[in-house]
Amino acid sequence: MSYSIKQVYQRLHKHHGAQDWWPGDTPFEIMVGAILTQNTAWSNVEKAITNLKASDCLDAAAIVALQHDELAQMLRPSGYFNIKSKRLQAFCEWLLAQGGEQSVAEYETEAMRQALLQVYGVGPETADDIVLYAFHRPVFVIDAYTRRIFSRLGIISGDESYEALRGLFEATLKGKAALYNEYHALIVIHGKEVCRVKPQCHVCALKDKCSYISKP
DNA sequence: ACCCAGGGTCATA
DNA sequence: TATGACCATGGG
Repeated sequence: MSYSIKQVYQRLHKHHGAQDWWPGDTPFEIMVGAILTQNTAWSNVEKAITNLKASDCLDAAAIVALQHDELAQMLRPSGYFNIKSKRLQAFCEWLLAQGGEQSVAEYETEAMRQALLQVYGVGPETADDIVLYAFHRPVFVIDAYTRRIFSRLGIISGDESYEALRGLFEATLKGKAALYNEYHALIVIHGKEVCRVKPQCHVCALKDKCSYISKP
């Protein structure tokens, strides 16, 4: 007998505590982080954001004004720096064209997602990171950890579409933004601290023996 | 020395 | 629509 989606949340929260995500002081920093962390360890993203801050460039207008190569060098530690330089500038161009964060905040949630998905370099997960963590809207973010954990728990097959999984989690939890915020954060923290660092973690592999999830 | 990270785009069939 | 190549640094 495996745990339900709700029960997994209870256990993650009990063992890891409140995460109070996303790391970042401002909505804009959160959005930048969402793009830079694509398929990249967060520790590397922090170095790139530090570079941007040091050059006083953590600002849409400043980023757009930079030369591509100049920005790429600041993003270097976060990997894929040429592509991310292009993506980050495309995103900042879009943000400025929208009229800034305040204007984006006027979108209804689904319209906001769709608008973000049109931006070069912004896919479903990045869009939902922004919608949830920068704008506090109730969308459940699906990432590789989510697929890994819940497929190993036997709750999903793992090859469902992004939208199918988002629909499943949102329909099951019927939660508010604060719950989705916390749950996704817990999944990532658990994935980082347990699933990868401790390969013997049994949330994923041996369910009933995981010291973080399965023991009461 | 190898593996893979809090993905997304693009070309090809 | 469904795969595969590609992007690239840094920590384990």
